[in-house]
Amino acid sequence: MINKKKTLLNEIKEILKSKGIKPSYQRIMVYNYIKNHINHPSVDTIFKAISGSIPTLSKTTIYNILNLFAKKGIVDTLTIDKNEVRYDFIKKAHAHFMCKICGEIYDIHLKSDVCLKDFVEGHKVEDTHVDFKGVCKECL
Amino acid sequence: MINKKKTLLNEIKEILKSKGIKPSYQRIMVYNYIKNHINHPSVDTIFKAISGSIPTLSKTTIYNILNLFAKKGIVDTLTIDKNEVRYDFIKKAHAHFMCKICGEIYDIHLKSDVCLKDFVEGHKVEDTHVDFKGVCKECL
DNA sequence: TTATAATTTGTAATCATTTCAACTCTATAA
DNA sequence: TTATAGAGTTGAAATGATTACAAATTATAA
Repeated sequence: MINKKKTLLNEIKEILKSKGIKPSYQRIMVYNYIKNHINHPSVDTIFKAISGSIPTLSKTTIYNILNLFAKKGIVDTLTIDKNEVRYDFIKKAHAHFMCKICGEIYDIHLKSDVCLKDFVEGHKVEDTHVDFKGVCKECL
Repeated sequence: MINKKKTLLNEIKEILKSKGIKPSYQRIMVYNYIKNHINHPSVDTIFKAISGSIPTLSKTTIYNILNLFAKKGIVDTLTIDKNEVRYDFIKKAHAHFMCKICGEIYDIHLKSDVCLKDFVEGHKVEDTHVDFKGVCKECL
């Protein structure tokens, strides 16, 4: 069990190094959290979740790390919620659905030509976001 | 000229009434502005633009009016820019492109099945946003 | 006209995010 | 081993968009 965890952390260490990121303990913990929590956490959510394991943790550190990860292409920055930025571990292109009632954000696996465009009307596309809002199936 | 302007304002007055909105002078001016400025203005932009004609205007009033217009389906609330909300006069469904360099937001006229969905994976869709980010043709 | 409700206004509060300077940690060189 | 430099972290303070709220103004109805 202990060995398993050690292996996991070493794996993350290697991934971060391969992306040109020095693998500090805080960065490894944030990476591990967002990799395993696909519910589009906010900075505050991540902070509360891992500050138990790192008593001295500062929220500024979470901001720093996520801004770094976004720049390095590890996380996607979702602006679907106007109150706070949400982060999404980048796997492959997918859309999002946000419930107006409960605020939950769901992944939507949709195949569409929209996500494949390199240029639209002369502008060079780097990121594509497809956001749906409405009432989720739980709240219906 | 004066008559023409008067006619325009009366037209807007009728539109607002038909949507169940009492047509105050401030509301008419905001409506007139967003109808004619398709560059996705922020609250601050709208405020600066029309405060010349209404010396006593408060920025809170712009917030109130835009929140009301959004609720009544007159404007679309764009969260593509994480720094501030942008507003878009609702005509017909279209996508947006935001330039990472200059911050400009362009309308993208794209025909896609994505915009026509009433339900996705069991969730009831009320709004659909397709947002592209990258480098615009001016900055390329 | 007077009373009542709706709207606007300005100030203050809220809250996510950024700035910044001090502190800590780690790695490397002497 | 110790000193030093650089990177990373921390917490307090600043920023800035948005909202809350209560007072002032305007419109509406009796």
